[in-house]
Amino acid sequence: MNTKFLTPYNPQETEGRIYKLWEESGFFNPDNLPGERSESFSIVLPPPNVTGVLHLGHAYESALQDTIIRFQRMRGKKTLWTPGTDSAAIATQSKVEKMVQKKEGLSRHELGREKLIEKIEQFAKESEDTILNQIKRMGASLDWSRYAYALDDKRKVAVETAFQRMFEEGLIYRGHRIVNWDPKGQTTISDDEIAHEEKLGKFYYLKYGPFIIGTARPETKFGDKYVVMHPGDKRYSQYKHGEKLELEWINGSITATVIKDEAIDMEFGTGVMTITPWHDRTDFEIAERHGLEKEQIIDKYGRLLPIAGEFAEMKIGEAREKIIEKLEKKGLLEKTEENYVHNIATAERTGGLIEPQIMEQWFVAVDKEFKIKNSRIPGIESGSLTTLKKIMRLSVESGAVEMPQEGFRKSYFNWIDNLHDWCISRQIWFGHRIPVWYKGEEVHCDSKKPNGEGWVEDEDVLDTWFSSALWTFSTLGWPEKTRDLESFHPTSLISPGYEILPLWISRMILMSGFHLGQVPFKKVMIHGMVRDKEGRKFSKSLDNGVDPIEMIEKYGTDALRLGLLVGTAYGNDVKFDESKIRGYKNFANKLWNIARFVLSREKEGDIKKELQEEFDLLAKDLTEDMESYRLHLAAEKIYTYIWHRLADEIIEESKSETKGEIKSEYIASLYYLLENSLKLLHPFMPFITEEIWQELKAKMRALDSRGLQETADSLLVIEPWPAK
RNA sequence: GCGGGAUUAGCUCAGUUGGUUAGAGCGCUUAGCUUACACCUAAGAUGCCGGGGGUUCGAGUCCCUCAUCCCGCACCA
Repeated sequence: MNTKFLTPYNPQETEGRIYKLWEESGFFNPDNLPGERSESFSIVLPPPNVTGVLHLGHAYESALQDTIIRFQRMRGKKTLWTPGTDSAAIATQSKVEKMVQKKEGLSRHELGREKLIEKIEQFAKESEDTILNQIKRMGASLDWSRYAYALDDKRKVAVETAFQRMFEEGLIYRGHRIVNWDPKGQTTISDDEIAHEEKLGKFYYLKYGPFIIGTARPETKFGDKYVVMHPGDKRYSQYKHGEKLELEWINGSITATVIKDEAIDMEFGTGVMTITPWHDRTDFEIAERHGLEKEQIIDKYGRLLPIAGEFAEMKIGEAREKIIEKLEKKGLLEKTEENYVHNIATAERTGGLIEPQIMEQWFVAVDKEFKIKNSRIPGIESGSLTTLKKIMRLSVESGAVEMPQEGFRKSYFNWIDNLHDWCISRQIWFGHRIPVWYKGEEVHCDSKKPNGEGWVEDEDVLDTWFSSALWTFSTLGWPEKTRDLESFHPTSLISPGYEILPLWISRMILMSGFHLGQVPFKKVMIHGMVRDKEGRKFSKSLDNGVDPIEMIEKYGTDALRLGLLVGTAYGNDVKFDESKIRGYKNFANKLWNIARFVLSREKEGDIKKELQEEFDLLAKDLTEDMESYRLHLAAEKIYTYIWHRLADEIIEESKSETKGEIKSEYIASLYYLLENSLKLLHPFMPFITEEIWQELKAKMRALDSRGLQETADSLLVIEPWPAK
């Protein structure tokens, strides 16, 4: 027996070597898998941000998916797990911009587009290596030969093709719409990139002619020449829609027009409001309904425009108090409510205060009808009229995309129903450039500059989720008709965290539905988030971060994986507990010692039937759990079996009265149970099981040379699963 | 406001379709270096399964209700 069994299991010595063995085998690539594999099973890894560092969330996610993919590989499926990274445009650019500002004291405009992009790419490249190596250390059996990066050449072709086809279909349009403008990042962001924070502020009641209006934002009120109330509000029935009133306002006398609209909540405040269509979505919609004028009050940097008169050029924060002072002097301030709780919208990435603005942007029309060419989505026939929203709804409703977690399915529909057109242009530089060219009034959509003089390229880049939405098929070679696409799309499973259900999952369904007439995945299994022991998110400000690599070095990858998986039902949050990881490290050592005990004897005799039957029952039960994604139960069952049945009972019974001997009738059984337990445990603890397996095989070979036992050397990775 | 989830042992959590004495890890108590393993072994303590009501032969599991907590989404001027 190998002398390494004389010391406790050493993951540090083992894991790198075993991972290399796997990589060299090529078995992570489905093309190299042995045997007849008619059925495919594929997953795409939710691509982590290139600039990120592995955190426990990634560790948990990769442990889950790796366990599933290893199980399916052993079950004889043609398994593909595709790795990739995302550029996360806004997050990455703002990070590098900060670094440049700090180091060189230059803003992005001073540095220039090309140089900034160069720096970002350099930075991205460096962090890419870090995160990929960290993912490998988790034991992830990803097919690295199919690695994709959101901004690489193949993905660029996919993005441009997708844009062009949707443009030609009229589903991508350019228009003036109210968008979420981030004055700090100098870009628009999507609704999903906004974080709402509760803040205490003041709420003012102002005299607006005969009315009292409430506002938390007096600085937007300069342009307010419409006063709106509910048509059914009896208090104001004397005022008619369209009626004009002369009244005194901030900078003198104005003419106000009465508008009646049902969007007004009669219960709120006085039931009367003035509107600022340029800087508020609800107001914008009211203005659109009645064909009202819209005026810009605040510029792109959060400063007041000349319309504000004496307040022009001021930042909104400082203007607010001054405007109130003036109103008070003029006797227009009715009262001030202190401690008013209002929700402030901030940009998740930059922390900037969102200022809605009307801007010309590119949008994906989600409610516009178009004729779908080929559809394999149940309920949508090829050649019929449909909308992107219908694709999103029917894909899930029909069960073509299974979302077995009831709660998440409901919130998916809830989200779809409230969906607006998706703004896809971003005023930053890092990302896929919008493939559109302008010449005067002419607009041309193509990746290449059109012939002729005077064409100017669109300055903006696409929302990072536009390229992410193509991920399931852009990683398989689309728009080319590849064999991969044929074999592995729709993918079998997607397993992201719940925070990107709307951002990513629904948009993949949209894109795949439009471009392929197909769903992007057959099943969605949302997993929970890893939190600290108190249930809080990991964050820099709380300084409660746990570095998975540190855990790996302390306890080994196998222990970390099991510690994250056991006791966590799919979809529930994981509260991270280091003592649990330590417990599974002890388990790894236990298994190590079982192997040591068994391997110290030569295999002989027959397998005990009742032990075999008992094990087969366990294997069957565990397989059902695996197939139903009850990984936490499967993991716990094999754990309990190995420790409390195999070690505590069967091995104890097998000990002979003679010191250091095993009853001969047990030996074959112990070999059988060890071998097959290793198989059942392998998806969860790949390293130690493979390591012991290799020893087992080496011993067999030794026997083989004496002509006593036939066997083949192989990797546990591709061993057949011990149950039907 | 709309929607989702949680409440089980001191702590962190399991408990799939309702079915015999409710489980795991860590922690705790006691005894043991027993020749695979002290990263261990053996024995043990600890639970009106949030409160109340209901369905059922039978409920931690299904229904209603109350309470507390958490999380999404939307938003009020």
